[in-house]
Amino acid sequence: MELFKTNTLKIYNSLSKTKEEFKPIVEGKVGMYVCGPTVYSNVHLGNVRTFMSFDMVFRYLKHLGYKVRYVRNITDAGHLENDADAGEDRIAKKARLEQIEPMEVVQRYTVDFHDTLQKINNLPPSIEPTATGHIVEQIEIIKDILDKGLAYEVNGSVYFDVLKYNETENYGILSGRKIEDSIHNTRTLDGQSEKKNPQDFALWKKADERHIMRWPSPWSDGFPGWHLECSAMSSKYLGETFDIHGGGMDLKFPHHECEIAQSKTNNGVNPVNYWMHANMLILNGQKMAKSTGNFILPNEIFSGENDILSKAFSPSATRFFMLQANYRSILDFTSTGLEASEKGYIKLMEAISSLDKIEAGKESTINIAEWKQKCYDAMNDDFNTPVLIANLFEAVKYVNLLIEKKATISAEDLEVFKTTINAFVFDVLGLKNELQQDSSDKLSGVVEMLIGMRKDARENKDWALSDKIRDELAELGIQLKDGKEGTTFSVN
RNA sequence: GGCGUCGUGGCCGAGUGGCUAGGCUGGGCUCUGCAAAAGCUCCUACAGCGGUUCGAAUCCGCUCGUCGCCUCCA
Repeated sequence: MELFKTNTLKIYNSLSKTKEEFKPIVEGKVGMYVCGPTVYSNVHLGNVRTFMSFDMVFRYLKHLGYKVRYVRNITDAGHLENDADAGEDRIAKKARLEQIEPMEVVQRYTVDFHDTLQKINNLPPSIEPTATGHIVEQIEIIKDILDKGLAYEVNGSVYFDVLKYNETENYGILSGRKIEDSIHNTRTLDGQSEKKNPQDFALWKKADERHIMRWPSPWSDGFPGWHLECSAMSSKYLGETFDIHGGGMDLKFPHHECEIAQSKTNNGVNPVNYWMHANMLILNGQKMAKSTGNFILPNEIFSGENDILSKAFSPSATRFFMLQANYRSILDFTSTGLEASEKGYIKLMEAISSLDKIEAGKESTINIAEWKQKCYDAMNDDFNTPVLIANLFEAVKYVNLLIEKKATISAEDLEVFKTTINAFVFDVLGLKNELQQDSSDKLSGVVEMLIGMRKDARENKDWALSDKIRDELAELGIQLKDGKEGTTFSVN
């Protein structure tokens, strides 16, 4: 039987601001949409945190037996840099600066994006649609919204009429904003544009002569507004109403609010049942952001080439660091924080590498069923990975006790124990055991031989030789561990 | 200014109205030839002020502060 039938998953819904029991529209199937990157530069670690958080969600849903269609877009056009005036799209601007074709920029950074997410061991989404591949769909939605009288055309551009929408609907339902406040606050800004009201947002922008990325439409040669692509692609692949919509906290307003307004106008129904928002990664006390230059790239972490960290950290250690915080919490990125996480990560992986050394006994002195349930309870509580990891460290303690024969475990329990650990660590959290990669059978053989020689030396009380073997191996990154049952080693 | 979030011990981070996660760091002990590893153990907590309650870090109010959004942003 599928696990989702016996597990009650609760998800914090940004729309209701409470944890709600998750019930998909179609039993056993989940439709999930996550706002992807704008590919005009390298993804930084803050971006990666969001995508990794939803990768974890994706993985756990799959672990529970759901069939998940996970759609994550690539924004390769239509992302207005400044929607107050002429409207130059980010991609086009970057291309002009670098004297290359816009699609060359898109290609380069899309490849970088995929490469980075692969390193951090994210699974690819089911569908990864692009904005430029869905211009037709977006134009159709604009026509529909115009027909319904909730948009207007000015000089070849089309804007969504937020105030009119708000007469019958609630613009602000997600972000908790009141439109009256918004009006009051923007009155002092000059906002001299074509828009009737500053709150209105672009559905279609007319391109000026120099603008390279452009498409024909009934209104002008131009490009779609940023918010529109997500409405178009989510409804196309997941339906008018789907289960989960995710994205970074900073997209809640205006992006997601606009999405709701567009989709609701277009289809007449609420587009999303569960809105999930991943919180920000903080560096030097402030949000990581490309625009302010306050960011670190994943490759700079993996290579150690940066001014922030004391050394290089592996992708799995970095992933583990981020999973030790709840996805809804702000996380501070620091060198000491990463160092602490790396040690914990290594401890966990060493325990997993030792699982095979455990011998089953007649009965269990530790309660495996209860431990396993605690792991599921943690994840069922809005994907509480910090608590799951705390339980995994409890398992590390069990492993060490079992190896030292201070505890016993039945054959059945041992099987459950191993399966559960592997499922949560590798399938759900998406970690890799990087420790094992260097240790081939040949290496093991050589080290075992040296351990034997050291054992003889120790029996002869030849401490000089035994310490020489131990210390020189340590310099190579091979640590010897003397226990009651003999000496083992680990490779770091 | 508006909206939202959060404020937990040396650091990072969970958490339920009473039984006080976990990781890292520091101290002690056991084991050990020594060390490491491992096990056991100790030390500092719930921003402040009121209130509700037999009892609150956990509920309510106020104050202070943080961060985010309000313009592109994961």
